[in-house]
Amino acid sequence: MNKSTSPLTPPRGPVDHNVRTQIIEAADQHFSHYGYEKTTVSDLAKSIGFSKAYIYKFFDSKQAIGEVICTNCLETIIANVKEDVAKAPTPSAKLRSIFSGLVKNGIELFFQDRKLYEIAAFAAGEQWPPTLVYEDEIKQMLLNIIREGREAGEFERKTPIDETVNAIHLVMRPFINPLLLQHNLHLVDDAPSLLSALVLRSLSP
Amino acid sequence: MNKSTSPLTPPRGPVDHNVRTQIIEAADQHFSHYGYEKTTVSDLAKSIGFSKAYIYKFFDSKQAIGEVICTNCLETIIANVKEDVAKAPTPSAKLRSIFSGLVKNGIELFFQDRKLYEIAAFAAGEQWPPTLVYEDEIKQMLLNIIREGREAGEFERKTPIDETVNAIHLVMRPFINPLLLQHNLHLVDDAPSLLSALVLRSLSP
DNA sequence: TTTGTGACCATATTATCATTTGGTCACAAG
DNA sequence: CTTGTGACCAAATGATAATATGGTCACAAA
Repeated sequence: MNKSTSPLTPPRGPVDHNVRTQIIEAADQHFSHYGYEKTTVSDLAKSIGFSKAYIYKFFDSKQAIGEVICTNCLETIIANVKEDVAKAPTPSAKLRSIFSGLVKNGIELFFQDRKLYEIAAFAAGEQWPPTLVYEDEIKQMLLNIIREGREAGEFERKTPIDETVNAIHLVMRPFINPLLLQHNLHLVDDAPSLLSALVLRSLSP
Repeated sequence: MNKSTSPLTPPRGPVDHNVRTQIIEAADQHFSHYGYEKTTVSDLAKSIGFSKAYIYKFFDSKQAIGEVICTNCLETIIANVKEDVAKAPTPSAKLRSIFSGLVKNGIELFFQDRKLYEIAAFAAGEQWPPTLVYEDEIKQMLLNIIREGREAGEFERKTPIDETVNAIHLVMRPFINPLLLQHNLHLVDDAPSLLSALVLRSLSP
């Protein structure tokens, strides 16, 4: 059983330390090249010229290192998507943009960085903290878009806004959660536009 | 690689034959008790007092037997749901009923007939014909409900009806497809009502 | 105190080999 | 023709032993 380190757990060792970042860089390279499971903690240690034991002065576990890599990976997606969403002119366009953007970035990860994708999928399956953060950030973005749309009179206001956000998130989930995405690849061409349209219909005042 | 027998493939041997039904009955018992993978074709043969080779006069493969069991299982669900849907007074109520009914039956299969559920999940993952039929039947039911709702003036009519059906099916899919359901068990209490409400909003004229 | 390690352990993983299993076929009895 | 089977094979599966891995700890040098 993998116990997921709570986001509240303080990281072991000094947070700002040269060796810590060296470990992360080595992990980034190794994980994305050989995969999380195929690289050993000793591999990471050797590649930066230290002993395995020293790694554990900075990280609780191999998983803790994986979580950092996973976080970076998901935060990159969030940043990309935020950029696109910001460019969209209307709340409706933003909604289409967040959905298509998340899917596009997920697909790219799948096809161009498979090993990193696998970490993300595994993390989602085990509910590692980074994936919970990812979900929350997406919900927060959704909330902002819905709010804006309601204020602009573009979206209906009767439904409790939390319910709206949760429901829309549920609709998108199969295509933005890495673990689920791989079961839905064959739908990825049609689903985002089809579902965006449905969601927008549900939002019409 | 498991090649899925096309629904067009004619069944091997006489379709209406005492031994054929004996095999199916034995399979039903064994599969639901020991699981599809743990029961061997020889087990089935022994339990009805014939040799393994004779089984293959009636079925192309073990999978073909599994598909029959899977079909029965899914058809039972469809029948249950159809019954409930018929009782619902309005198209809106029918929509809520089909969603909650499919989920309820899926959950029951999961918790009370785990071995059969596993066949269904595996079948969905490998896209066995029975699961395609299942999907089609659900879409057909949806189509009927939407049609009825449109005729009654309860649902909007601008969106192409096929698009509506496909989109709604996509929304429900994570909770009615056995393979996906198991990744969404923790959402099963809220999702159906939340999503039904969203879908109904999207259908409002 | 901070930086750093080799030796160690329980569990997980892999490599190896023996056994089962799905599936076919030639053939026989009624 | 229909009913029925034992013998057979390649591939999958399972059992087992050998190795590798995640993780800890006592200890040492700077």
